[in-house]
Amino acid sequence: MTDEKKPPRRPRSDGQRNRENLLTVARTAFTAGEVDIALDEIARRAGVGIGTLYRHFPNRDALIEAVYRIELDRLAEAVPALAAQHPPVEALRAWMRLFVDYIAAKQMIAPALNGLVGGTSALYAHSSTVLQNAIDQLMTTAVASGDMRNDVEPIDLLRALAGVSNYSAGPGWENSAKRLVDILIAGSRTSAS
Amino acid sequence: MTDEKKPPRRPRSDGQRNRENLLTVARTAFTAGEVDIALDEIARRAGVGIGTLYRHFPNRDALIEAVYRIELDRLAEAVPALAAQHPPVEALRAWMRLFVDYIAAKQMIAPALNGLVGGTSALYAHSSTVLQNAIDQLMTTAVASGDMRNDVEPIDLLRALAGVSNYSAGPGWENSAKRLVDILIAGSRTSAS
DNA sequence: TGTTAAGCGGAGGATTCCTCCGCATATACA
DNA sequence: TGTATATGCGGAGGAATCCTCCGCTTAACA
Repeated sequence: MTDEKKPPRRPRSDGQRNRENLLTVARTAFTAGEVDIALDEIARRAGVGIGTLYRHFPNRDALIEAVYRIELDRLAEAVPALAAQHPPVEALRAWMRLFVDYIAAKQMIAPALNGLVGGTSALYAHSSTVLQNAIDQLMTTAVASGDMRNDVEPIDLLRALAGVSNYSAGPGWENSAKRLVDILIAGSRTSAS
Repeated sequence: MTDEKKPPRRPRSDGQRNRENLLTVARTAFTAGEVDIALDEIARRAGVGIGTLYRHFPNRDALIEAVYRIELDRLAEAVPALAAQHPPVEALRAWMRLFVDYIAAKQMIAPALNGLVGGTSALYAHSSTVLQNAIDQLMTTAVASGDMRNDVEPIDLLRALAGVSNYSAGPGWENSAKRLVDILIAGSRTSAS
């Protein structure tokens, strides 16, 4: 009963192509600041029917999640390298800065951030878990090294960062977020800094 | 040309009553978790027509802002007492905790928080300014006393707190927010703590 | 009590989300 | 290559929501 049955047919090429188009159009639109773009409009720009969009992505959140999923996986993959190159606390700092950079570069939009770090929505479960594992790992190492307190919830740090980035209004928000990284790190250290 | 002309007629009593009803219904709904309640439904529960709702509050954000305005003013008014009773850093800490308490007690909803601390929307300008003045004042005092660094943007701290509170999902979010307050304070102190 | 401006209220236009299902075609196999 | 069929396409349209518009009602004032 595990995974028997027929060898499934290879996915249709037009289906994959349409999916790619939709993702590209959506990513472009989000990056351009068109956060509230109608899904019909995305379908139109991608040259597919609205039904096709909804088959691939059953609702708006699913599309958003898919747009950012690849980027977030990449963010998580950066952990080992950082851990190897820096002492624990600096690795954590570097990764948090990377998180801010990604938000800035990809114009990650508020619903995505909230889904990722607020996380009741099952849709964001994958990316949310990936992110949490990443920072948990870095934090655990830093705690073990004795540099960080052990009563800090890593996810709180992410939420705080997402908080500053939400509605990244003023031109200085990125610097603001970088400063916050330092504050959060400093505030999480053991007394024997 | 300043404010001459006729003595304006006293506002109609039914108008004020309707406005109050709408605010009460909206606040009750928000507190009960009905964040996405339709405006038509709010008007229905308040026993007024939809047109009446829209005359008093031209859009959803305006209604939300009005619901929380009074509470936020009260939050700002707490500053002098706190400043008188505590040393600078502790006054700041106490106020930040109060901020978290308010968010929890009033079930302050995400759009309100984002409007308040993200603040491009002109609608939230009043409350946003009130909040910023409050924390600016506390922070300035703490910096002057030599306990806090002077390169910390007070608004960043608020945003961080709002971030954890956004989508206050898990049952522990309030403790989480309280812990974050301590982290932020600790991270903002001068080296000579 | 009469005048009048302030306020009421709901029909309905506009927008967006999402579903449904008949039609088209890429894939697999002979 | 030809055929069978599952997979995918696409858009009409129902439902929900936002917001506007304007004729009717009524509270305030003299």
